[in-house]
Formats: sequence, C-alpha cells, structure tokens
Amino acid sequence: MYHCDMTTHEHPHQPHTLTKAIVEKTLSGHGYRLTAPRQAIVDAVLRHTRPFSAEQLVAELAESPDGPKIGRATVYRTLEVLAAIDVLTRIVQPGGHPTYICGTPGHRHHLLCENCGKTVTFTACPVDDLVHRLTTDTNFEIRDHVLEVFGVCPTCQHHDNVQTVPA
Amino acid sequence: MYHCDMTTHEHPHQPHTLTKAIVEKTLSGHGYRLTAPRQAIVDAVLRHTRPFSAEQLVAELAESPDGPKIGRATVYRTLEVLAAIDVLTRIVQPGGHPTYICGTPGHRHHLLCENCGKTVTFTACPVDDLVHRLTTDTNFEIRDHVLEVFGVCPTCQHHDNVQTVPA
DNA sequence: GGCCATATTGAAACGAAGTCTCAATAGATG
DNA sequence: CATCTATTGAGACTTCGTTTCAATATGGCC
Repeated sequence: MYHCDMTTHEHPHQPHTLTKAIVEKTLSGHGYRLTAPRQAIVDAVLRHTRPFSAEQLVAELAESPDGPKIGRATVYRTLEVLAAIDVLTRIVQPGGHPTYICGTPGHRHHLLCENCGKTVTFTACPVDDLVHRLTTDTNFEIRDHVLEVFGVCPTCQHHDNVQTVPA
Repeated sequence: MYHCDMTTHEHPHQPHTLTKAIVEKTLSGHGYRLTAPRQAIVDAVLRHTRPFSAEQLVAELAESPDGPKIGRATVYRTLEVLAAIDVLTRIVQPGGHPTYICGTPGHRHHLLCENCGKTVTFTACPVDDLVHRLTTDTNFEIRDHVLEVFGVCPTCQHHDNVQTVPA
C-alpha cells in the first residue's frame, strides 16, 4: 500500500508557505539577478491560489498599471526559471495545456479539482513499483513519467458553482 | 503487485494489427461516412509506427500529390473522430505536445522511447489503488488521470543514434 | 440508376500560445 | 563608480489549432 503524504491547499487566505522574501532569496541563491520585473512577477505568482497559465500572468501584469511594463518574453522566461528552482511546478492538463502551481518541490504528484482548482499534493509515487517492473520486463532506461489526477473536490460536489479550470 | 499485460510495438514491418478495412468498417459502424479524404488519412495514419502529431500528418498529406487535397481542418477533425472510436490514442508528451499512436483502445498507459518512439502498452493501471486511497482520504470525486512513462529503449541505449520524438 | 437530405469538406481568416532577435538597460561585483 | 554581463521589452514570427461558410459528395431510399 502506498504511503501518501498529502498536503491540501484549500484555504484562499493561507494559500502556501512561500513568501516573497524566500523566493527572492532562492533566486539570488541560484545566481539569478533580482530585477524589478522579476519581483513583480513573483508578486503576481504568489497571489495565485489556483493553477494559472503563463498567458494569464501576462494579461494580469499588463493590466496592473503600477508596476513596470513587462514583456511577454520576460514572463515566460521567468516562469521557466521559477520552475527550474522549484518555486513553481508545471502541470500539464489532460488537454495538453500547461499550468503552474506554487511551491511543490521534489517529486510530487497532484490531485486537482476540475472546478475550483483546489490542489492536493502527494509525495508517494505509485509509479515507483511500476517503474521497477517495466525496467526489468522491457529493459527500457526509464527517465520520466507524467502522472496527474483530476476530479471534483467535496465543496464543488455540493455547490454546483460551475467554474472553469484555467485554459 | 501489478498485473501488467504488455504489448510491444517494435517491429517496423508489423506495426499493429489494424488494417484499413477494419478501420473503415469501424468508421461506418459508428455512422461516419466513408469519404475519400478520410480514406487517405487512414492510409497515412496506418503508415506510422511511431507517435505522430496532427501537424505532421497535415504536412505528409500535403506532400503526396496523388491523393486529394486535404485541408488542415479535415485532418484535425478526422483525428478527433479516430480517437473517439479508439482507432487512435492521444498521448500528451511531457512538454505538453499532443501526439497520436495507433490502436490501443480502452484504459491503457504507455511507455515511450524518447529516441525512436517505440511504444510499450500496458493495461494494468497502477493508479487504481491510489485512486481508492485518494477518494477516501480527500473525498474528491476522481474523474480522470494522466499517466505516461518515458525512457530509452534497449536498442537506442546501445546505438546512440540520436533521433527526436515528434514535437 | 437517380434524388435528396445532410454530413463532410477546403480555403482562408482568425486566434491562442509560445519563441526569437537584438539593441537598450540595469544588477552585481570589485 | 566603472565595467561586465545578465536581463529586458517590443514586436515580428512560428506553430498549433479553431471557426466560418459556401460548395461538394455520401448513403439511404425509391
């Protein structure tokens, strides 16, 4: 039986433990410069409690007139960087659309609510056993796998408030 | 332990058991008309022994001057139809790019060679147990999951003939 | 075989998502 | 503060996919 360490992100006002300070320290710790655009992007990212797409962020940053004007390329590049240093995790939706969620470093998998985007993270990877079997049976050198689970969370089962998961 | 029924597609000249006749029968059996464009697309699809993208097919069909001119929309629509009747299976690559492979109806998962595209299909879903656990632990109503495994097949481990999996 | 209702098609415009280029700018380090 | 170099932004560009709509072809029926 799998040993599932589960972490649920479901409280809008206490979305995740990442703070701007931590993220910025992580950035510079990895040798990345702490620029104004990056800070604005980190701000925007931390505001999200649900999976979001790159294009969504671009739109948000374009609308907020306070911060600096941030180009599309910069947003995409920064999201890549943040994913590389495990501040963000990139999740490919069943349709193939990539989205990002905050702060689940290491090998994790996710259970996402298709309605409200609530995310449950679990560290136990049920594929480990399978990988062993596949390795011995096929002699493949297995390098990667994709596993994400989708459904509807308890709250959304009752209220049928129809929302749409970000495209 | 999982019970893995594995099917390997690795012989270029005996790629899969699907024939044009079978596919066409399946199409009409589902109420779809047997048009010339569809026949050309089925031909092209059956020629593939590796995962292919929609855009790849569009290009191939545009290059072959013999058959009818086939519009991009028709290719996309037909691939959708073929996937709906389980002649094709749509697989999302780690990067998010959708590709298609032949003839693995039902609930299956795949192990793909990142180099040559060889595909191993297995019916046993290691996620079943996990789904049970997640259901009772989180009360989510679980509806879908994505699981694909990627690696390098034995042949490609030896010859380092570098190829690229279709984008 | 010929008719007809309608499923299907293709061309092209459109849209979304993401990449690339390159000159200009701005961190960080000494 | 000067310098080296990472970073940026604007926009052109590519790729992938969808939509529209008039024209066409298919399959069932007589």
